[in-house]
This record gives sequence, structure tokens and C-alpha cells, in this order.
Amino acid sequence: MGISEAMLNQALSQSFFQRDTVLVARELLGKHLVCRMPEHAQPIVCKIVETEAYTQDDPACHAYAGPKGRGLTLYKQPGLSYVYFIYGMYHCLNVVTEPEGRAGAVLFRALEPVQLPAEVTLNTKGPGRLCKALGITKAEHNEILLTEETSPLYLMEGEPVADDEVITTTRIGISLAQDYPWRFYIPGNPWVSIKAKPNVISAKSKI
DNA sequence: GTCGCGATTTGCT
DNA sequence: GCAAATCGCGACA
Repeated sequence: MGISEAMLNQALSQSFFQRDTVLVARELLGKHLVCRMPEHAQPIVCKIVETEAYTQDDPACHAYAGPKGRGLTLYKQPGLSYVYFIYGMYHCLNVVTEPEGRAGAVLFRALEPVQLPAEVTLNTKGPGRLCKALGITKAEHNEILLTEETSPLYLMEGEPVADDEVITTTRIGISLAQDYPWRFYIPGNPWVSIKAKPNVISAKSKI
């Protein structure tokens, strides 16, 4: 089962992102990320299997200090990408949420490749690895609209994920606001990053 | 399997 | 100057 052209031409609208950040993070699970890479004729399609939410009032959020510096991007229009460079070697991909003027973002932590060119393999398990695999950089992919099919990177509908099929835990790799239950993932999916032992807040799924 | 550590740049103090 | 929304590797169990 491939991804049809009709599906590829239906990017998620700005209104999807112009909502509560935690809700958007949860609802992005199962959605598809489309990536047009210069070296491949066919677009690469990946399913989102793990996300984290970051909000304006969240000490761990880059926008916590206010609309200045790199956090300024998070106050801009919903649906915009936010790519930052970390640990001297990795990029992380986010999408801006909430109405313009209020900050919020969802970090993409893991993807499952669902449509790849032949003989291509990607390691999209982890926020740094997925950016490396898809060639996402701050220079080329920061502050681009993920709501436009013409973008090198955009979001579209995917496979619905029921509320009771989602695991909620604390976030990975941060020292501030460690107790916020704002990480979401699809249980049992082999592409979910494991690392550390997050505090599982809810796991209604029948594994 | 888990644990600890170092790499290497950016941006804010 | 230093901590960071990470990862790969080697040691050990």
C-alpha cells in the first residue's frame, strides 16, 4: 500500500497547530511527515511515533525567557518549523503551535519510515538521528511552513491513533521541569526511542 | 541487557 | 564560561 498523490496533496492546515500544544503533541502521533530530499526523486514518508510538548510557561522550553533569541521562533505562526542545533553535532525538529504571539512547540522524537525509495534505509529513532537521516538542518529547514505541500518538509494525515493507544511519560534528556508528563508515544512501535527510564504517567494500552 | 562518559557548537550569562 | 530537548561506544553484568 503506497501513499497516493491525493494524500500527498493534503498538508495539515494551520488550524491544526493553532491549538493547545500538549493536545497537538498527542494528536500528531500517527500523522505523516513528508520529506523531499534532493538526492531522491520520490518523497520520503514517515509516521510520527513519538513527540514531546514544550510551552511558553515551561522552564525547559526555549521560549521560556520570552520572545527573544532563538525562542522567538516559537512565538511566530503555528505550523512553522523550529530547528535548533544541540551538543555541537545534532539538530532537532519541532513544529510551532498555539496562536501567533503565544509560544509553543512539539518536538519530533521518533519516526517510522513508511515509504522509502528502493535500497534506502533510514535511522529515524531519536530526535537527533531523525534529523541526520532526513538531512534536516537549521540552515535549510528552520522557519519553513510545514503546512505547505511545496515545502521540502510538511505534515499530512496518516494513521489514526486512539487515545487509549497512547503512552504518556515525562520528557527525555532535560533537567528542568522533569516531572511534566508531556512525552507521548505509540507503544510497541520499534522506532520509539528508548533511552533512560521515564516516569510513565498513563499506559491504558493493552500490550 | 545497563551504565558512564566524551564529542563538539551554539547561545545566553 | 558553561549547560544543553543527544548519541555512540566501551565496560561491566
